Amino acid sequence: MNTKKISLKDIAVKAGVSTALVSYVLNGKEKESRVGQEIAKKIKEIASELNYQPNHLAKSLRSGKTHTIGLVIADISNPFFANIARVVEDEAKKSGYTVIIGSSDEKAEKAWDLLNVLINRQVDGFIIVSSEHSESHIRHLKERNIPFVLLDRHFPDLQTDFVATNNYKASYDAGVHLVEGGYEHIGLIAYKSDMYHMRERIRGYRQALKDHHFDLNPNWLKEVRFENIEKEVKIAIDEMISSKDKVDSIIFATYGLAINGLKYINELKLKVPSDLAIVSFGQAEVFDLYYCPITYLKQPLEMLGKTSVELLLEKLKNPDVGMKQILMEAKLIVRDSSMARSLHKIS
Amino acid sequence: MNTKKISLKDIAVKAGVSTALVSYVLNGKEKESRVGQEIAKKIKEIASELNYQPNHLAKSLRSGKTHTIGLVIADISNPFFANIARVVEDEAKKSGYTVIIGSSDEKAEKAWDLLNVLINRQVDGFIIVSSEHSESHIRHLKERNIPFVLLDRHFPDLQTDFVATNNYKASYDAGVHLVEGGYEHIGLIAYKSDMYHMRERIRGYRQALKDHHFDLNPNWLKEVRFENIEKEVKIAIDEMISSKDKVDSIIFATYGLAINGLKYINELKLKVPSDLAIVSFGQAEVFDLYYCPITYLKQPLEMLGKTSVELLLEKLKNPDVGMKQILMEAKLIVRDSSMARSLHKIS
DNA sequence: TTTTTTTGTTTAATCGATTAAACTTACATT
DNA sequence: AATGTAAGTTTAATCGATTAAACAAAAAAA
Repeated sequence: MNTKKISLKDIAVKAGVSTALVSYVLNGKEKESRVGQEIAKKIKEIASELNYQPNHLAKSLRSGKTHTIGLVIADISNPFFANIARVVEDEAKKSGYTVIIGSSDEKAEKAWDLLNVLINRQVDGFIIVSSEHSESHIRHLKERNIPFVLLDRHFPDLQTDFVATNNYKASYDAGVHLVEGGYEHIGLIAYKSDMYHMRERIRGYRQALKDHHFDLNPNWLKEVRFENIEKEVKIAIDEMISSKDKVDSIIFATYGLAINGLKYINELKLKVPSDLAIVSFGQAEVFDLYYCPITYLKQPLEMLGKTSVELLLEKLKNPDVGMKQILMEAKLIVRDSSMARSLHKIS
Repeated sequence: MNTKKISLKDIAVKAGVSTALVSYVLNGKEKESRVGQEIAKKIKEIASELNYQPNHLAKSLRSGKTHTIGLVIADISNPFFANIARVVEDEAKKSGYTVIIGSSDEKAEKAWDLLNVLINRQVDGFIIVSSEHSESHIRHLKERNIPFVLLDRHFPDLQTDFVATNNYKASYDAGVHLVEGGYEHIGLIAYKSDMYHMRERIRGYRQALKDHHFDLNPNWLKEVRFENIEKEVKIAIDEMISSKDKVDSIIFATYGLAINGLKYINELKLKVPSDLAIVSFGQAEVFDLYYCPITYLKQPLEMLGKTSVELLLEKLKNPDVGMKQILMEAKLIVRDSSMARSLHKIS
């Protein structure tokens, strides 16, 4: 079983020339390097006959470019990130880039470890969905001149390239939508986090209520910890529906919060939307299949992924290109879960 | 901004020794190579002072090992594969391996391209969820002595390592469960495919009916094409419920089929389980959140992923280790969607 | 004192590909 | 005939790390 890989040298020997010629020919530099016609032809023939495949490691070591990009996300088993990852993979492949994906579990330390592993593997650049408390790490990348683009989340105090959703606007839209549907006690369940994207979602919600002259009942805004999501979502909902000013609708600030929330709402046998209207961030099959299809904010996943790759590749090609900061709009997909109150069936 | 990477040579120069010594010390070979005590200490200090990070490319080129494994799956945005990918990533990381994931979209040609890209990038081995018509490619890998483990799907005619679910048994269990629940017209919607795992799911279903002396009504077994899943699932369901021997229950052979099927069942306003009982392969949040929680076959994702990594790494360490073929059992998680007929509420 | 052994360190080849520079011929120009 | 130019090819350094082999100096054995 001939298992040895074919190298440039093997071809060179077989053709009776030096490896230099082979390299020139196989890289299409026959013209500039004035390689003889017949010899070029011969080399090509031998190469395809032996099914030569260049060794990327050697190429990369020499060139300093691996044509690999690192994608750091929170968790590949979360559909939001899985979808993004797929888009990034496809888009990168179009330009001959390979993607290495790593999950950080929203932990700054894990993310940092990941970045370092990937840096040692000489990835050319990063697309990063950053975690809380990782601002200093991002700053560090910047100082080291390692090319990266932040995706979905960014740090307002840090001048970096990024591609993200306009979370303020999205959340504002959700709030206004519920107000216009006649809901008056609108709650928001978000993560307890200093991350800008989360603060923006909260800010949008607040502004929507303010603009419609609603009081900001502090009991309607719940922030739960990622690490203890299951329990704390339950507590949040319990508190929201048990006070005298109980909510008639809830906005979930992420897909994960919605899943947990809906499970509990099912347990409580609350009916959507008559007992509780729902709007959620994220998109997923669950929202279609729920007995009462869920109104959600559809983020422009394809565009987010695609654009982040484009930005990064542009930066890799020309490191001095200006900084780009791109905000995209989410789209509110209205379904029955936030049906206008006037349309509720009287039970 | 000093952006240059630190190399062995930089340390050597600073310490006033050759690169060989530095290499020995930093690889813990000071003893075997009898490096002087003080010089060893000095080298270590300088290395950590300069925050030296070895260049993996160079290491790999020299050693012929990249500590990278390629994971070829159908689609990372499918939760089944996303979950597997996560397990594989974590398990590989424990042993210092990095995973490169690629999606084949169930297309043999895409999978083949992927394999070749990854081979050129010198991955040490593969974990592969193979596609239809890719048997020849797998055979080719085998002939080239490229280490791999098949995951979730395998080819009975091909002697290879694999880790998979006992699909026959899983499907059989699902069938028996419905029979015992008093269902008499049990349908199966599967993919039209020659893949062994799919044939096994069909065989299990058939055997379950046979063993309980049911006729195999050909109208109850539908095979739909992956490329046209949405339409053909609808047609399949239409046909199954419109004949005079209409089905009272359906087994979906994959998660994707179930999603499409349930959407249509909702459209038709059929009630689960009174109009139609449901059992599905796969696991996902949807099944919990559906108004009538769905009975499903829970595949041992963690074990599948973990074991496939273990097998592969074992093979990488010792290429002459014997072939391993591992079948794991799926577990039927019973929920309301397949409630015994005797318990249905009379409407 | 001479020889052998031990200890400590350097040299140089290697992995596979790239590429500037050097080197041969052959051909053209004066 | 002498010189210049173009065409075609090879040499050798390089990327960064590893490691067998060579080497030198000091210590031990004869």
